[in-house]
Amino acid sequence: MHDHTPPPPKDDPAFAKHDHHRCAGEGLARAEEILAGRKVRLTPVRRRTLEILLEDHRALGAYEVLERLAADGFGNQPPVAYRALEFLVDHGLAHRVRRLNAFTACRHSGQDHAPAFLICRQCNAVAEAPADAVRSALDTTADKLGFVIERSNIEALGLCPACRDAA
Amino acid sequence: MHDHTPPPPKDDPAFAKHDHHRCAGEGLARAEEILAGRKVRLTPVRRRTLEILLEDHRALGAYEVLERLAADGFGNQPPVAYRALEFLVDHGLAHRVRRLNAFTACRHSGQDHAPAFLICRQCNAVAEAPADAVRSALDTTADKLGFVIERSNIEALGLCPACRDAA
DNA sequence: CCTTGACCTGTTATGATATTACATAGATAT
DNA sequence: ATATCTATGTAATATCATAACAGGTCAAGG
Repeated sequence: MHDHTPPPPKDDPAFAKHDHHRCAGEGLARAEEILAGRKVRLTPVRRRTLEILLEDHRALGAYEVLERLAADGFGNQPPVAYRALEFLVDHGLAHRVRRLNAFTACRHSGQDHAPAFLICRQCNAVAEAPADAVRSALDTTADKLGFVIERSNIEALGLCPACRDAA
Repeated sequence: MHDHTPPPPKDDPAFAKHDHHRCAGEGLARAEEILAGRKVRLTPVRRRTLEILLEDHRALGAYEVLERLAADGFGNQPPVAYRALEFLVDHGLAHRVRRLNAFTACRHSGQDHAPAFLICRQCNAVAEAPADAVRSALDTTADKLGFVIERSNIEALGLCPACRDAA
């Protein structure tokens, strides 16, 4: 792509300041909770992958994640990252942001979630907005056509509050 | 990817039968109308690219479009296709379906449009659903966070009526 | 007319993203 | 303990996308 190592966004979860260490820790705890019920394992690679995503309030490309995994002694071939990321996405612990070809930790796991991503074209911040209303409008639309939605991706590009003010 | 030459979907614009020849012709006419106002040209490559997208009620990859363009005597290097496609997208004559890394002709050009794509995971049909309601819900959501939306991508994966019935 | 500049097209080369296929190792269940 | 299922590692390759530059077309103004 072209914007490969963007500056880390100032703030982000909904573009407001927050206690980051706490929100990362909670993410992991919630993940274990969620997976406990299902017959799947949060293996070391998977766990570490989630940690990596949680450490950063931005969307990371698969190869970026891979580098970090390799640095930690895991394999250094693409499937290592893609598989772990796919696992996390399948279990609702992470989301794929298609516009950026990137992945981000889910900030509302556990809750029934239909996320919408708000991507700032200026600072690259990515906010996961609660999108229940959006999703339900989408369901209604699909319903009229007899289409059954299984998964959805809702993404918007624009300006976050900080960048809009700066402009 | 993995599903590179899918069988053409049975029906599609909203998954219902329709007079295709007519809908393709209208697409072109509408394009010329729209561009007339702006100071841009619908050059041969661009026009042919739009035709190619209109011919098919599915999303085509850039390389797929490129092959057809090359067969018609245009250049056969990726930028040829990407540039024409980007032009069409910028002017609202086509849309990019990110989930499929593909492009599709806009079926509602001219109208103020915020499309939502319903993608059948079985037969690969892609319907462009009117999503004004969805878009307005999204605007409301973004507004609460002070985020200004400039472009949006709304895509859903699931089963179209035909495939659901077949299952 | 004929030059200038904007824009379009073509091509080479390369970069970035993602998957297939297969081999090995670890966990689970009987 | 052994069969089985799942997960990991690696090599090779497929797929998608862009940068950079050269040459061509066309309309506007001198």
